[in-house]
Amino acid sequence: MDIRSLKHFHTIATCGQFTRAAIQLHISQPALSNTIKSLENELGCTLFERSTKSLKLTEPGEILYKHAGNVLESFDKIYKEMEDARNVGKGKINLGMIESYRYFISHMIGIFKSKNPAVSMKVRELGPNDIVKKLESFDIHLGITSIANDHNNFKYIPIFQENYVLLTPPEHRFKNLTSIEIIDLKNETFIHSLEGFKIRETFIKACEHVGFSPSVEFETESLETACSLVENGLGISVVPESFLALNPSKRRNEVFIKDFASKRTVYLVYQPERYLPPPIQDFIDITLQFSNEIIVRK
Amino acid sequence: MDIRSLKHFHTIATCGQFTRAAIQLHISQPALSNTIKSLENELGCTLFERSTKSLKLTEPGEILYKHAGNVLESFDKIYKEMEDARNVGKGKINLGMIESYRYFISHMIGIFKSKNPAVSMKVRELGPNDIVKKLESFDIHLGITSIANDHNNFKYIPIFQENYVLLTPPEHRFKNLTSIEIIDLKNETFIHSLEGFKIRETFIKACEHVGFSPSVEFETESLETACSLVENGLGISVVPESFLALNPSKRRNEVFIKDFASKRTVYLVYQPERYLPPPIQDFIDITLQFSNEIIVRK
DNA sequence: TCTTCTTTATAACTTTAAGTTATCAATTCA
DNA sequence: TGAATTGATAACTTAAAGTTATAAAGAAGA
Repeated sequence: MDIRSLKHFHTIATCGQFTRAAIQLHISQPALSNTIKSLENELGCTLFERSTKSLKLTEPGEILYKHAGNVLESFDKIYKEMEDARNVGKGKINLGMIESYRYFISHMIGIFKSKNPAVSMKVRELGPNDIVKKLESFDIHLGITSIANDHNNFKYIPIFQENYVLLTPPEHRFKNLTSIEIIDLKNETFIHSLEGFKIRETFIKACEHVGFSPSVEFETESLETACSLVENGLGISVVPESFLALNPSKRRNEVFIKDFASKRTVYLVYQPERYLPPPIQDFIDITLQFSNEIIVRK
Repeated sequence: MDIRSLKHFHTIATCGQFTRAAIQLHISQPALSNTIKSLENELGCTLFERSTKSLKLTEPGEILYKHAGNVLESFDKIYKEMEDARNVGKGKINLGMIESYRYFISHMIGIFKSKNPAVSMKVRELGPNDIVKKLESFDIHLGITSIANDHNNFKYIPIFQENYVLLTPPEHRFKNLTSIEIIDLKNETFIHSLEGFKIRETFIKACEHVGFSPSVEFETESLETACSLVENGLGISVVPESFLALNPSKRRNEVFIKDFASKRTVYLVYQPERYLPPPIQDFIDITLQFSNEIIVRK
């Protein structure tokens, strides 16, 4: 049993076929037959129930499949960490962030870059779920997100907090108001983005607390889409304040909700168990400092 | 990079020498030189700072070493789980327990054996720390211990609880008493066994609570030794009740401590993530049932 | 039912790489 | 300085991973 055989085994189990797995692995089909034969020999049990027209994992096969997946993942991670270790000095940071933070983050990145001009950064714009996945698979070193999840071993550092405001179409009945109360929103149609699923829950609870259940008619991927739906008069939405500064437009109104105090927190997130080369440590340190400044300002 | 090269690399790093590692791996020294050379080539970095008289891991080497250890451990576990998977039906259970539970456990094993006559059991007597280690390395399927540790992902099932009694030498001033209070123990010399480190802490706290700090003069490995030290008049000790039933002797006195209500709980412990074949599941089920019975009786 | 297609297994062969022995170069230490 | 120890290099052997060609078995369509 070695990684090669586990890789072969895993690919067959995933494909559900020797022939297709062979193509995927860029080897011949008999080579695969051999690998599995000797693997079964070594382990003393059959791994696949196989016939010419169907392929199924046996009980021991299922167990091995689970392990094989984990070990192969570990191997991928080793390669990624070794790449970081090799590049110490050269420096390269992979960062994934929710797109709506571009404006704020560029400031932080600016500070970092002025201190570490030799370090190259690859900034990807990802959804909150992708950030978690890509951190787990070591594809990104750092993430910037507003959703802090307790279930994994990630470390979250709060960077800043901001308020939410209500966004309405230009000709809405709130157009001459600067602030309203939640109860005024009864009978309105709501648009929410998946990006802010946390605020959605909080908001719905706040509505229920004052005695009504808001009708959420649209759910979109990004804040941008939510915003443009509002501009087209399809409903109203609750969005973070900073987003509006980033995307100025005269085709909508902003109204402050007096009795809705919930804030969104933006976090820097990373895996503390992973080896993080000096420039990344530096980025984290700068973020921590930034975080303190912001918190003092608040 | 494959397991073979990781194994070679890991052995060299552990031995601190190519030559010795080669002997340990039962291969020639040039073969090792080759492995490391090609590994360094593949990863694009030096793994060892090497000269004829000293060998040291580089920074990337240190990182790889950590990972290699984990991956090699995973592989060992795969073999062990696959052995269980292969032997489904034949049945074999490795159990590790603290020796002082022999008496109780033999009852439970008896019930299990009468329901599963074909299953062979290997029962090892281990210290509490070894039980944790051997569960982690998949060397035993089940453990029986009185120390429940939150730090790992083990599952603990309480089997039974019992009281502690005070053990004194035959000619001790308590010899005609059946019960005393903690405060009466001021100025006594104590003997404790490592096996019961939990009770030791609880007991010391109880003493401090009534206003004195007990002097622990002896610490031994096993309850047996603690007991024999008491019999030889070197001090007094607090031991679980069941232990005395197991080891009758006239060379000591047993006294109940009225205001010390702490009990010891004995647990069945296992790793729920690990694949556990049907007979082991059965053993766990029987234990759970046993556990309920005991708890009802209390 | 026979033919065709698909899928895995077997056989014979090639090539790669892991391991071997012999030897060298460098360093420590008596 | 010379013996001893340690890792690197060179040349060779061998085991195994992969190749192509082909067989066997089951499913599907005419």
